[in-house]
Amino acid sequence: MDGEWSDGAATASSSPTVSGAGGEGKAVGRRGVPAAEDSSPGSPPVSSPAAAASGRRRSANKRVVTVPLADVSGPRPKGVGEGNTPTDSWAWRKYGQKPIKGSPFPRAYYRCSSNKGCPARKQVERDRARPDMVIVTYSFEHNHSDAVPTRAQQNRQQATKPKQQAQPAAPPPEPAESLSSGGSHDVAGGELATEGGGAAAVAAVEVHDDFRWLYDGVSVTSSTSPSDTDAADELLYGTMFFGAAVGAPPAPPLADEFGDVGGLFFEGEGGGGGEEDATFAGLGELPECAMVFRRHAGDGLAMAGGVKVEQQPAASTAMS
DNA sequence: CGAATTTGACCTGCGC
DNA sequence: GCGCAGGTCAAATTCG
Repeated sequence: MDGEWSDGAATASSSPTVSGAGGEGKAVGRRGVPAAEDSSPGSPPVSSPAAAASGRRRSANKRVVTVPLADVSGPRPKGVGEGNTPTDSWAWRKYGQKPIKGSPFPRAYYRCSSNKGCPARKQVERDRARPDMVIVTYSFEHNHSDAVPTRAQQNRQQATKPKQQAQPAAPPPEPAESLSSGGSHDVAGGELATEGGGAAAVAAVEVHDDFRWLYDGVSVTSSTSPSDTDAADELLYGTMFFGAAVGAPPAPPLADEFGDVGGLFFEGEGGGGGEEDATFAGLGELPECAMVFRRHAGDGLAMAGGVKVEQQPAASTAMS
């Protein structure tokens, strides 16, 4: 499966790309029913390897999101959600990591831990072509409408990024609540507007952790000082708002806004602080946007925040 | 104490 | 039919 990623990567080079389904070169196996497949992450049954195996393999609905990782870099305190990769408001639990052929970077597999039985899965891989880009593949949708971070998660997040919360610009200390109250993001509800600046911000911040392993794989320049992270956070928040504020402000065409920003970012990828903003925005938003778009657009193609959302009719059709 | 993360092994699926 | 690669599960360990 080099081609598939390559393809995505190539596209991503210029801008974050979100492709729906089709991420896998091999393609969808027989499994098209996520719900059934997942015997639920937390569920006990399914112990038999065979059974489990029978249920695994490529999923039908896949959304590939390519985001710049450049800004994500930063000092990550130990214990931080190394595996926790909630690029979105959901809680993700890492259940595996594997080296990919042809790619110097490993791929991490995450499952939604916000809700037991949630089939939502996510794969995070660093773009071999562009180390500064991260490819996030989302599979299946969440069963729950809202993100329900576990206590541990909240704790982790707080502990991990205490500064971010302390930041004046930092948004709400309680992302989860914000989400709920804002009702924003509820991708499941179909309203993703993402308003939740807080949620978005959180997501962005989390992204850092998420990519921690990615950085690790490569020689990460942990030279980034804490302050850097803070700055990044601020940027993130700003961007997040900007991108996520779809419902709050005048709400301009999301695509437009993002497109503009995205272009800036990517164009100035080697530049200075500006790019950071963009990058962060993309990181935090992409994933969510992808999901949202997918829902909103249904099966069409959408572009958000400089992120291209490409949906391939593949799986859904095939499976049925 | 509980939850999450990490690593290894196994199985399935696809391609040749 | 065989081999390769990817994907998932399970157990152990560590951190909050």
